[in-house]
Amino acid sequence: MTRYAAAVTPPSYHHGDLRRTILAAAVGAIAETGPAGWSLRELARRAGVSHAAPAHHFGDKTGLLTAVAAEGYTLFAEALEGAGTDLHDVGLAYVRFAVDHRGYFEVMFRPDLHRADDPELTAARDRADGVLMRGVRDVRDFAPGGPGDERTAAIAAWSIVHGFADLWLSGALPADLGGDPVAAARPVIGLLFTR
Amino acid sequence: MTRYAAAVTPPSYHHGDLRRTILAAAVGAIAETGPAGWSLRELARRAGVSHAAPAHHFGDKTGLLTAVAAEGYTLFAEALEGAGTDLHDVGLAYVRFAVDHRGYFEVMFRPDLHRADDPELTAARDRADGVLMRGVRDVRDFAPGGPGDERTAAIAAWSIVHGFADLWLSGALPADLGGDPVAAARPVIGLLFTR
DNA sequence: GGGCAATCTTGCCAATGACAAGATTGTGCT
DNA sequence: AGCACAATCTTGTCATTGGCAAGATTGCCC
Repeated sequence: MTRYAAAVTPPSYHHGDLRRTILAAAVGAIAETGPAGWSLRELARRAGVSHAAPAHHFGDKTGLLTAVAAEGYTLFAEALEGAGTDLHDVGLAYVRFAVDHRGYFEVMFRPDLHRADDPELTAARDRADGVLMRGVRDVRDFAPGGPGDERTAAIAAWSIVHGFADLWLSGALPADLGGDPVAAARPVIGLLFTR
Repeated sequence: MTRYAAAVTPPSYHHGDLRRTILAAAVGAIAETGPAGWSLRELARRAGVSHAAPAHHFGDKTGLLTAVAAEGYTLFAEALEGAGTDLHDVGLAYVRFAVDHRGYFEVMFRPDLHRADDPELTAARDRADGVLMRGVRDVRDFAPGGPGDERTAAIAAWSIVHGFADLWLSGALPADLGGDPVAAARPVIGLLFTR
């Protein structure tokens, strides 16, 4: 006969969409205060359920973060695929995703936070990796010396966009770059391509 | 009349070098299990002191991480300065530092873990930033269009080495790159310079 | 409509970070 | 030498947390 605190929907024993609610709350919390700035119990309170409810869907905290990373890689692959075939555009989409979906991005590249061998996660990650590598292969300018240079070029492109995104998110870049990270990244990434 | 567990030195009420001991233990723990894979009490136990002893030197956990970041930026500036004036070498020193001093590096670029406005920290960070920017200015190839392009080039160089280091540390890069990250980074970074 | 699995709850425990108050020791001043 | 005082470290305590166990409630399928 206990009542629930949040109650957008009428109170019932079964939440209905707890897994998604907790997942979304986690992503939001990570984006705001980092991967360590919240607690499982806090998310449960915010969702209007008991402190042990999330455990049924995710096991433990690492399980929740694994689910965040897996969904993150799926959205990531979709975002990169949607950017077209031009590597420059894919790179900008990379930066855009990191900034717009910070809550996912901050977990995806941190194997100490999630279970990196999770099947669902590895599948989504392999898909995203495939988009990245395919994008590079489509640019011939990058392979002057054979297949070995092709991978070097892929890693260079990956590094520069990943580095820019990470530096932007950490606030390390100069403030006068403006408020639009994608616009700021454009000439930076361009430096890798123009010769 | 209590005795101490660790006791490399004969037990005494005053540890003698607790601040340094805890700091070093924290850096080691972060390198091994990440910024969240340990506890203040665990470090205190390992140092052979009571659970509240570290608080006197660092205040709270954030204070300890702030000290780690500050010392990290100091070592970082020294490492970059020691690499000479060639931007390529500075970039490799950047990667080398990230890998060799992972415990520092993982905290330095994570403002949600430390107090980014700490005076000692900002001073050390400004010094490291100065080395980076100075290194870029010394390379004229990067400024074909005026002072604006110079900063773009600096950010590009910074992004590619930072991105490579972060991807390497996260284990995201292909395994067949070999075990030496600096050697693997050399041709990647080189792609930014050769035209 | 009855069994059954999924979902969620309450209750509990050890560990943690933070704080308060007290004990011990080194240091400087007279 | 002796004494006040500050620095350092300890014990004790508390709220919060993650995780586990056991039980309650509900939806679903035969």
